[in-house]
Amino acid sequence: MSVDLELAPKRKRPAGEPCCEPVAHPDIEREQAERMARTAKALGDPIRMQLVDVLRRHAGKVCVCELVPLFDLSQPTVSHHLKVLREAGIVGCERKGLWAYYYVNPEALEEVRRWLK
Amino acid sequence: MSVDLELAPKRKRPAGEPCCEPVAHPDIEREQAERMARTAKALGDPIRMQLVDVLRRHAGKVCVCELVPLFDLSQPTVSHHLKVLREAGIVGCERKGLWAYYYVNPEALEEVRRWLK
DNA sequence: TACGTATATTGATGAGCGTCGATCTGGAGT
DNA sequence: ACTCCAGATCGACGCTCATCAATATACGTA
Repeated sequence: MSVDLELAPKRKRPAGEPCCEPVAHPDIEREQAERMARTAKALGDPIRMQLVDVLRRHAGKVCVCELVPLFDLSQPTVSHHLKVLREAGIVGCERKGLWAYYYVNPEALEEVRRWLK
Repeated sequence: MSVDLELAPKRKRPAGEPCCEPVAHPDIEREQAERMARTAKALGDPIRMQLVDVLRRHAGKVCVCELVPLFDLSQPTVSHHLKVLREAGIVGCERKGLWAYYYVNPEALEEVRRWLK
């Protein structure tokens, strides 16, 4: 667990030139990387990708009872995926009586969108 | 496993109106969703996000020996993350002597970028 | 009050992931 | 030949994930 600072191994490079010029940023935006990775991870499942896609196409808010039959999955599983998207801030929901209406939070995708240039 | 088509339960909606108008596309581009989800999943880890970010900033090709010290991780772990990115088609690599140079495959991110509008 | 209905939550199970130390591969220097 | 080094692969570990059936919650209707 301890590191030898003395007796450093002298780094003999095999050839004359170094392998490459040093990389620009030694350690870059870890926070931003974590935020964007969280978003990407939530989108990293085909079901969730399709859920977001449906919600984006459908400008308004969509009821869960319309979403469930689109997939060959149990209702609890769809509910679980919606929860993952909710916790990633990608979608929001609004309950009205018995029903729950979901919608996309466009700002949640903005950062990744911009990063992708 | 079998479904009753007779004796359908009559779907008494609690109120007069249905919960919402039917969703536009009954089942949309599953293939595209799977492709994009695979890309998003590969980006869904902060380390891999930073790796891609470094490679994108650095226009040329970057040697692994420059990448490893950027993270507080063992060399095998970094190598593993690079492999995940490689298998997702997000980065490519080119060996030259002892060293391996990695670079970003911009087309791999294109589809997701366009989908994010 | 009691019942049905739309979603959410729970608990279990099997598969997958991130990480490490150890080992393997193969090019370069002596 | 032998050694050193960069990088990849392997095997094992704990942890997380996707899924389901069963149950809970909470609202509407009679």
